[in-house]
Amino acid sequence: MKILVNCALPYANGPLHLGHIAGAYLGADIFVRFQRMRGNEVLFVSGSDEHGTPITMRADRENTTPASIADRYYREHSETFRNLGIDFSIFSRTTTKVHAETVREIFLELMDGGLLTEKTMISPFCPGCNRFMPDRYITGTCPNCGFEEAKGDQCDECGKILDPQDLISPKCAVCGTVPEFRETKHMFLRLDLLQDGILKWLDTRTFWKQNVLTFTKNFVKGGLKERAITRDIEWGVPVPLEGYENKRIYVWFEALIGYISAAKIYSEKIGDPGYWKSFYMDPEVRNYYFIGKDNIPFHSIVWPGMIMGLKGINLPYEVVANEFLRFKGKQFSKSRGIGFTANEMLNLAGRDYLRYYLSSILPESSDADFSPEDMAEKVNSEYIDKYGNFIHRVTSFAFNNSLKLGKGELDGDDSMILEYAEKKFTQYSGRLERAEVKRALLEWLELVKESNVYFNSSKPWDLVKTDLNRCSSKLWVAYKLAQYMTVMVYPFTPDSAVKMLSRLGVSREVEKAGFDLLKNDEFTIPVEKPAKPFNKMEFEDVNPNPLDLRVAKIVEAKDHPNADALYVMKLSVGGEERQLVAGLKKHYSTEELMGRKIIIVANLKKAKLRGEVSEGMMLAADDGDSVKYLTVPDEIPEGSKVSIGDYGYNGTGQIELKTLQALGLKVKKVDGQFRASATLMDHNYFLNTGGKFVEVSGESRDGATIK
RNA sequence: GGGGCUGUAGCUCAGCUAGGUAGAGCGCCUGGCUCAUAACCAGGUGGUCAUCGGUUCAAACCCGGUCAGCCCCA
Repeated sequence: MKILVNCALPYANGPLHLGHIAGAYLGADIFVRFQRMRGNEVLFVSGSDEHGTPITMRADRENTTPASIADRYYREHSETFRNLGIDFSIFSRTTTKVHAETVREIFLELMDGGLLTEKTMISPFCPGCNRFMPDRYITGTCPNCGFEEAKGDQCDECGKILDPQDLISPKCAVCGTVPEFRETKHMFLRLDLLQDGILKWLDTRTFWKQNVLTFTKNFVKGGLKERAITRDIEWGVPVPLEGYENKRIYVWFEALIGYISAAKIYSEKIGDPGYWKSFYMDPEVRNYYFIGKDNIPFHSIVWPGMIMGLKGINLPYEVVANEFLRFKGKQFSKSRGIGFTANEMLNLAGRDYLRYYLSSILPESSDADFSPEDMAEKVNSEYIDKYGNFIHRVTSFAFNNSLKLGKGELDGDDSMILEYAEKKFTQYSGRLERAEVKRALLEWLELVKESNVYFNSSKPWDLVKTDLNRCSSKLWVAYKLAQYMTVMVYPFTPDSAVKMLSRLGVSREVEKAGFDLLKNDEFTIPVEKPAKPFNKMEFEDVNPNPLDLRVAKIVEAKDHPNADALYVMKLSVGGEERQLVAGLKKHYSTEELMGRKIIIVANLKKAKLRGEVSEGMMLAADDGDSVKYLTVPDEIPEGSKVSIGDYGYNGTGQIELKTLQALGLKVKKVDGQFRASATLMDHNYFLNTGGKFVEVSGESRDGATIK
């Protein structure tokens, strides 16, 4: 049987974090490995989504080209997937020739079918740059809240959705010129015409998971509107129409086609150019889309709508979307420094441990929470103690007693546990068939637990003295159970499963044999004393933040009796009072400092500066010309703890000045704000408290040092 | 303004889309075993299932209100 699995095209504009992995990729990979184990022929497709405005903006900001940004993340994502063992048939990209061609064909076919229409709209045009500008490139004053740096699509201050024309005194974010509003023609997809067909089709998707179905139906019932599929930009797939030479296809329309173009490229690579058709066009082939929940409408509405306008392409069989994975209750976010990227976590945890833990908490029915401590606990107590130890105790016992393993005669307990294993395998298969990865793993875990019970009550350590045949038989059953659990866990933790299988002396390869391997009855006992199969996880060192940063309020500031540049200040830090010496005399008057909220390093070793004790250090940005203290919004109470990204203070003792310096505290300019950042584990994170960033109390410079 | 999700033992969650006397894992306590990585096994401690009201012989589960947290859309 053939099975097609499409997996969301990650946007090539930033690293993949664990939320992405748990949202779509890991579940898809496990599902695919399971299907391959069953002997099915699977085409597993993904690729990077490389067009669109955010990539252009990032390129502008970093003074490079969109292509090089896309390139960087295409490579990084490919490597991340390789490191995670996410085993795509092909991981392509949307900047290939084949893709542009496929998009062109589909565009024209939809147009022939009357599903595209041309309309005129008004867009901001910058005379300075001599081009139409994406909405986000226009800034101005928000008509709603008066924020002066609102973007053309949305005000970041009050959250209101805007049209660039709404902005008061708009200007181009690139050159500062006042934009004109000009008429421009664009092509639109007539989703309105497709609405009824989509609803009808959705009614046949009764077996979809609740979360996807409910969301989709509500969305469609809200009414579908025609949607622009071209834009006035340069970075993107060309539009195959006269008069559209300076326009490109809108990324949302074109990226979806990336599945098919990727499959085409794969087909060419294996020397069978029509291969993809046998997956996308054969109505007998089940086709799945594994995506994150933010992507649902595109895959359950827009893409099916497009497919309805095409000849021969199958509608999705199922759209599988997980909820979000959070990190300690908060949304993973690279820019806000919350949570780990996949690569960071891989450095700390190892591929299979990470895969195991993510599988066990996969947000299949509701949001789930990732925490390193929980990961260590689950991996240690379930995967290593229960499963790993079972392998270890069985193989060690066989080795220690030089047993010859043979099926022999089975007693009631033996048959019962083997039947149980078969039953668990059936339930596990049923779960995975419906892409219920977390549930499948639970079935597996029950088998592991029951196997330990069996081994305990069999007491082979007694039998070895009284009845060697029976003992060998029991061990054979135990080996058989170990084989069940190992083969079953293969889709989840492939590397470890392969290793464990060789410990059992099973010579056939699991990838080739698939679930047929469960029928194997031949085991070989180890020739050397088995070493422990897994090392437990330790998570003591995972928090790299040695800074006890606190918000403090200046309650008194006066001249240092014995130094020209120093002030001696009294601070209130959450009820506690501290004295601190700071070299601010050249930059601030005592009046300017009184009552201010500042940030201090509370666990810096006490020092005497010219005779006055300083308990900690106040943080300030120095751009070479001026020094500005760091602060937080006034609603943050004094005494509040400040985190670096998501890392709170790890609570270990006082630090030296050089420890502080090693963290490379610097100012970073983001969206016009000067924020404080620090470097942990080679990554930059923003200082924040209660979700608010620590900012410089005035103008500074990107890259200015903080001390 | 509209929509969705969540609120169950100290912690993480399952059960809730076939309503019938509260479940699992971890932690903790006790006991057992010794093949095994302070491992495994058994027993125990522990919850007025956010709150109020309704339907029902019976509700964590169905319906409505309230509170708290989160997300999406306009």
